[in-house]
Amino acid sequence: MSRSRPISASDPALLLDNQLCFALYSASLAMTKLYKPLLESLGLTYPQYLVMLVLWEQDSMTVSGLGERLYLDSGTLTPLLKRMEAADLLQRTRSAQDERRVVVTLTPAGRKLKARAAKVPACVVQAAGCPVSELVALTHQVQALRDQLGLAAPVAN
Amino acid sequence: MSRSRPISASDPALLLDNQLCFALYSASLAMTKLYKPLLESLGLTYPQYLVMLVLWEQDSMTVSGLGERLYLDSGTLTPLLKRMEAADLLQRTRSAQDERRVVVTLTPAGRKLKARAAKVPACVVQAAGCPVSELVALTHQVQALRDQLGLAAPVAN
DNA sequence: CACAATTTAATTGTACACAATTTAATTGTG
DNA sequence: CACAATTAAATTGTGTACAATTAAATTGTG
Repeated sequence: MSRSRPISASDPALLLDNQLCFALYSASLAMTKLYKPLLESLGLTYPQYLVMLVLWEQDSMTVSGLGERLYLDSGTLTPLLKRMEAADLLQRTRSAQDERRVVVTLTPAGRKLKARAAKVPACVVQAAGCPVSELVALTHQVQALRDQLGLAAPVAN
Repeated sequence: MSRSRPISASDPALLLDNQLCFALYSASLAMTKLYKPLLESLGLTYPQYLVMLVLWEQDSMTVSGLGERLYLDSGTLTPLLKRMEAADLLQRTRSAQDERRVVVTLTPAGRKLKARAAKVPACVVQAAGCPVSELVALTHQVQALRDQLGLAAPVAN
């Protein structure tokens, strides 16, 4: 009958450990910390790694295309992509058909990096220390929640 | 037999939508966007709201105490707490017993804010659009993952 | 008691996130 | 075709995150 935390007269709905938002927030930060040393050897930050995942799937995307996939806007992506361009991972070119659009394309170095990145996911699975089937199921649940929340608070863009 | 996404020759382990990390990352950002208008009326940002949740549970915590609870370090908390102090939500005082420690205490205005914040959780549950029991279960799963990841990548502090 | 090791916050510098605005290009309508 | 409305990126400004370092106080050991 012992408790690990001091008893509180607080409204249960306001207890930090009852917040799904905080569970997601802190788990996401923990993920970022886990990835950091793995990505450091690839010369990538965690959000940059996400951009690379998108481009390895489908090269030559517009900034807004990347934004839709990653749920990020140009205010976040523009400086991030400029840093990645400076690091010779990708190229940013204005589209000839529509001068408003900027097309992002992998450089040879950026494409080549995929082979080294292939070792990353296994490290993460190992750190999670549970069956892959559970991780897959959890991924689907969190994705479903994200999509549902997206309906309530639609992206501005 | 139709597919919503173009077929890719990509390693499945590197597909964006197979990444638990991205599910958590994007769900956490979606949560922040959901909270934003709810917290705006309280004069709080999302991380500031988390600090308030901790202090409403247990007032007068040190900076490192808050950091352990929220998995944040002084580099993040110090400027955040200074802004909250400027907004008259809390007070920062050096401990007399140990001059290294800074004790964070709610102001009357900070304590009073709890009543208005009490309406927030229900809005979030509604936006999630699923039974509370499911949200509770998901919260536990994500917390367990976070704790497991924390073992692999321990906090520096 | 001296003083090296440790602990606690704060500081510095880099990199996101995002709202709001701006700039430039394109589209839709009369 | 003119031109208002829309769209796409970039820019500006604020607020996190966090590694690395610094500064100050305390603790542990001889």
